Amino acid sequence: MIESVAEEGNLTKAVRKLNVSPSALSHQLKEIEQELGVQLFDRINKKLVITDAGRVMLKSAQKILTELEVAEHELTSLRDGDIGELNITTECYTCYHWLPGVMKTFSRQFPGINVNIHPDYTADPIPYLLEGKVDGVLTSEVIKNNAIKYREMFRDELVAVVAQGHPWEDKPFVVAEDFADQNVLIYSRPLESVSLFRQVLIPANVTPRKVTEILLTEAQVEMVKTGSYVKVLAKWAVEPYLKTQPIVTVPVTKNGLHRTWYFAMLKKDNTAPYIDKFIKILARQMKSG
Amino acid sequence: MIESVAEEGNLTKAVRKLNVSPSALSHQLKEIEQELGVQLFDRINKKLVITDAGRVMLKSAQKILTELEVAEHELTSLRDGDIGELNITTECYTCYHWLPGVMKTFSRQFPGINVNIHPDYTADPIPYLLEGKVDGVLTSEVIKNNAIKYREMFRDELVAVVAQGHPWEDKPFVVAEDFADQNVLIYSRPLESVSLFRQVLIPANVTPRKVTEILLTEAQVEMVKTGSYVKVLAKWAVEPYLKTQPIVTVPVTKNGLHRTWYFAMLKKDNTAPYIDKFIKILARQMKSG
DNA sequence: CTTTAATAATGAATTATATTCATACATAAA
DNA sequence: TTTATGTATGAATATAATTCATTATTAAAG
Repeated sequence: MIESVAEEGNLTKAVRKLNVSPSALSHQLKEIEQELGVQLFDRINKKLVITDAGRVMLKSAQKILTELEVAEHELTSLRDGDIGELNITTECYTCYHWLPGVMKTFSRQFPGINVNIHPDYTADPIPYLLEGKVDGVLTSEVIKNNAIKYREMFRDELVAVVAQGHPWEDKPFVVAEDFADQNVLIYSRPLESVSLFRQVLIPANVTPRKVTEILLTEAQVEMVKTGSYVKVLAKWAVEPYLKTQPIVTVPVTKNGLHRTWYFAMLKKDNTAPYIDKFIKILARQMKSG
Repeated sequence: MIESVAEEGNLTKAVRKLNVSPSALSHQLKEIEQELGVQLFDRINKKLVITDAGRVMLKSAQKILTELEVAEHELTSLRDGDIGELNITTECYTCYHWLPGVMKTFSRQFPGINVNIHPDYTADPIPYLLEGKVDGVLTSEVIKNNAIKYREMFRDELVAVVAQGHPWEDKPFVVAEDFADQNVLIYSRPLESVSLFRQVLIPANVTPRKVTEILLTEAQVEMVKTGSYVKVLAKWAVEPYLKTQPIVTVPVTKNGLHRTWYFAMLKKDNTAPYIDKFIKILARQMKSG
């Protein structure tokens, strides 16, 4: 209203843009002037001439009006999926495997959506989901929570990696008890988050001689090559090293140690459509690769 | 409301700051979400978790809220006279005379008030007053308008300036008819705005041989010195030249040509108090100097 | 100088909007 | 399973905004 009156210098003209009666405008103006304790317009004969105070409010009003327009536009883009954020968390060692391919396909379809991977939330992702800090978690561990739904994505096999000449080399498979006298490498604690422990060693009540945390796969391979360490790793993660390094793989347990990956997200009905698309691309990629 | 809910993540807590019932907040939230067509908060169990859309609105809301606080503060300062603008218009040849002294006194009392002199509006100052572009006009011409009041400030005398040896040199005074065969210098047209013409020549229906516009007093003095031009000037404006230049002054008409200066401003009751102070300082300065 | 037309201001009536109240519903905690 | 706490909802109420009808003011027209 202030903007219109300032522009037109005149109540009756200002009214045309605003679709209200001159009376409404007059009342409003009077009220805001009383509330602020200053006159926004001087009444010079039949004209409304803006005062210094009026200019302050006008400048402010214009800023606010444009800010609202900008926000509204941003909101529309967001709603229509033209722009957006997709925040995912997963173990970073796995995501390097699939991320580039998925990103390529995804960003071609949703160029305005910004995908962020948060590798550090994996240990206990549920709070992050509940606080809205991530939209999804790619995890192999299912923790019950009635606000979260899990969607099965794909399965992979974990195999033991040992140096050539290691006692395990010619075994058809190893069992929990075989780990009792070994130095075992893992990415990080807690042990419950490591599939080998959760699915094999803890149920069998076996504790390895030593457990060492090493974050980099390359470094783990180097330590395995010394013959003093063993590592249980996803099959696809060892593959690149098998041809060039003196290491071999041995299945874990008779039927192999398999791991199922899930995509966890909030049970809500307003999830962005592109999240679903992202999941589909990811699932397809994992099955084909 | 959005800000409070986002901060607290919780309706019932947000309510405390806002002094409304949870119900009111819930209704408002629902309404704005319907209006915008997006959810601003996800309802995760008993928590309200902000969405991307919510974050857009929140950012916008925060900008607007701080903008309003800034504007309100500025307005208060303006109302209390801590800051402000004072826009004056007058003939620039006169203002150099009094402006420095008045400014010194004034700005000591009102350090936050910014004084602006607009020399170019003098010719027809009334529209500028009516449009609020200036707060006051220092003028010697009174133009009737029922929205404007004039306040008498001071009087000065205009004298004719001629070269030593000019035919007028020994006259006790000159009259309108004496100008008929002279080249007269003025600052600028229209002639009606020149006191000599308005008060003497036009009433007597006398037209000088030639009228020449020269904006600088120094240049006018140089031309007067040639003996071929006469100039009618405020006594105080010639004074600095009298001792060093071969020129003399002659009164105009038997009783002298006197000019009254007025300070014109809008008839309104919310004029800033410092304007009154400015006028008083100016009036005192002119009487004493 | 008077009349007319246009504009703003005002109070009461009306309409629209916001809030509360009384509940219902959902869920985490006990 | 019960209880406590938080959100949602519809109806009732309270508040705020707008219009309507009228008055006052003044520039423009006669």
